[in-house]
Amino acid sequence: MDFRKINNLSVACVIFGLDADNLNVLLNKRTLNLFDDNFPVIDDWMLPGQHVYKSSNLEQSADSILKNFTKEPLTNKKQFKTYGSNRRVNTEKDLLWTRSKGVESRNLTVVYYLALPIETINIEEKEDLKWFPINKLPEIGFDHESIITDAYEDLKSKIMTEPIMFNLVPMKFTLNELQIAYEIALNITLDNRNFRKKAISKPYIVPLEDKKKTEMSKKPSKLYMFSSDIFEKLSVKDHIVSSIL
Amino acid sequence: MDFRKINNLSVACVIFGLDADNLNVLLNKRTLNLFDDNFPVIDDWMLPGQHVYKSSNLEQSADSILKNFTKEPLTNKKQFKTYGSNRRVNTEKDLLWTRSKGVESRNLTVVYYLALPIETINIEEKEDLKWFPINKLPEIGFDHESIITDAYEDLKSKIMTEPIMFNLVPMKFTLNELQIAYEIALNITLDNRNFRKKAISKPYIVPLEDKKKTEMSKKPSKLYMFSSDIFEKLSVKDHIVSSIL
DNA sequence: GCAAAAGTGTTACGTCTACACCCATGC
DNA sequence: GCATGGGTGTAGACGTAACACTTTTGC
Repeated sequence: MDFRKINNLSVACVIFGLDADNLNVLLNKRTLNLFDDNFPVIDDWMLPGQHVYKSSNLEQSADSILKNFTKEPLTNKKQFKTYGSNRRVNTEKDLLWTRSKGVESRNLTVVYYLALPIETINIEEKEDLKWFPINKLPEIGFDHESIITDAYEDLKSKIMTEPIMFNLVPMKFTLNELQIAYEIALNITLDNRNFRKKAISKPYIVPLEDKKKTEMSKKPSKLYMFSSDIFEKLSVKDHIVSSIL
Repeated sequence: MDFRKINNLSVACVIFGLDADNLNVLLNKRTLNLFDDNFPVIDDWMLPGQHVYKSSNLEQSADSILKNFTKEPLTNKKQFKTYGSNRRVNTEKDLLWTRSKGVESRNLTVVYYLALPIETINIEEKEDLKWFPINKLPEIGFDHESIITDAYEDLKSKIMTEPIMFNLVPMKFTLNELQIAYEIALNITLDNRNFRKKAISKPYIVPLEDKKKTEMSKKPSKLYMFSSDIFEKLSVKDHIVSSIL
């Protein structure tokens, strides 16, 4: 293995995490102390990312970012865009940072994103690693805020055409959990009865045998899971229901 | 301007051109003569592309590829994926070629694609620059054949959710031309009456005043154009008619 | 007047929307 | 027995699919 970095090439991940109220993004703290440890020159947030090693490819780099946070196997990451403007790094802070890290300021970033339910994935928040609701982001360095915006738009449009909602929900889910996931992720409201009818009619949303999930003081609800096998077997016609024309 | 190349970074374009019978891809010849000019060691095809200059960004590089072929302003190119596996260049031919060009074999290629009607765009075919029907591709070097396949899949799925069909058709088009464009690009057949009804019902497909297009010995047909202004003003709900759920 | 492509309507069927109440459970 | 969230059906509007003949033109 050749662990020298390719100096002008990095990979970053937009990690979307759904909780009961919000769609969140996982961010790393970016701090730089120059003169006084109590007054950092830079103190904001950025996407988790790293430079690519000479002997690894893009997917491997993205995977290793994710492995820093959790031991769970994280899957279904999507490469969505590469940022390579020659003006990407242009604020004083950004230039300071790249100089202090010894990387080139003309830097290509290949961005992946990933969507998952916060509750089932074990990511430990720390001082320098936190979830932020997508509509309450903190101050963010580089062009990462617009990357997040782009990725969110892409996520929303993929939700309409690909079965990625099932990544945002635990493997076994109730129909109401699925509905709420749609509502939060797309920022819409849905009619419960119509939603259930539509979901139940999909062959790839399979009811689980007599298993129910009990909480306190209410009717236990039926669990379902998504079958990608069944989904894949359907024709394209069943997937894409209507075209833009 | 700094015209030194970034040695590990290239941009390539999949240029889709629609004619009366086929969806085509524009390819460049790849030849290398080592011993005998009449028997090239490499003699196959590749995507038009080039390395990125230190002072230009990705979009500019993609534009300059296109400017090699035509003076028409080409628009609506989309960045769709970046290829950066460390095993991308691994056949003997590919290694020969990169060595002969003095570029690194660990190379990142940012791929754009573009869809346009062949008839209205002025690209002159030469010995080393030709259109090939997407289902009759010649021998292709590097991983460019799978790039073309990926791009075509992406194009087809975007046709369902974005108004890019209107790029594949002249600015003023008849409904039958539009229908045939859909049929060729998606490799489907459509019912003419239903297609017309649906198209006419879209506010962004606007009939042009009394203008008709005459050819020989047949009824002249009405022309339409696509209004992106009207399209943009519609709500997202009008665009995406149905979700995967 | 004929060849060639443009253009047009109706019916049956399925899907989507809107909407309000009963059910099962744990305390 | 009550609070909490789970679960259900129907009617009208809308969109889609299937299908064959008439119109306009240039020669």
